[in-house]
Amino acid sequence: MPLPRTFYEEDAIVVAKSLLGKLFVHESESGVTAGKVVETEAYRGPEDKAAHSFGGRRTARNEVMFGEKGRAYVYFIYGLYWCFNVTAGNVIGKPEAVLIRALEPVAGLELMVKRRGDSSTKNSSLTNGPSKLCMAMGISKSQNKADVTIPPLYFEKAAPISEEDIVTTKRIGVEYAAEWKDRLWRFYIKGNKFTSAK
DNA sequence: TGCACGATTCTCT
DNA sequence: GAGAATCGTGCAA
Repeated sequence: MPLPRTFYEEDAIVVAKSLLGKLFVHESESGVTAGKVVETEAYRGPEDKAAHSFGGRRTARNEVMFGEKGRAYVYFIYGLYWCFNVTAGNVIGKPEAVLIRALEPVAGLELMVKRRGDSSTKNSSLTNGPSKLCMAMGISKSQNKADVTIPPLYFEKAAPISEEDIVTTKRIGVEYAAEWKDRLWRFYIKGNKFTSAK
């Protein structure tokens, strides 16, 4: 059972923590891939300078964050990579999102390796980064705005991770965000080998 | 119309 | 630990 839309209609920080341990599934034409969510980050616009929606800035790219919760926000970065987010928030029209930073591969390993490219792709480095997991899961612009409460792209229900197994820390790659860079809005599962390196 | 830059990753050193 | 790859996007002009 995919998680219902109400799951995403909470504060982005709550959703980010709740998503840990859930199964992220993509039923693509070339096969099914799935991974357990082991690392997330919350982005809370418009007050969060690290978010694309800072200041309530609404553009063609981030428009999906202003709409329904539980939709995919996929964006292109550095001219090479994709990052996958889920829109969230307890206020309709408030642009918040949760960035999925790392997965633990569960299904479709062979396909993941194939998508990531043949060379030096070990299990532990297959999906331990926001752009790596997009490659492994076959996510790109065509998945932008997809409804993640229904197949083919969705989060599967799973038992919640206990509070003591969740590590809370600073976000990554947002050094430019002044006072917001130190916000403890990154969450990962304690001791999991598949979280991103940094 | 032009231009600077990024919620990253990989490859050296 | 540093630097390159690489281009869509956002904003100034």
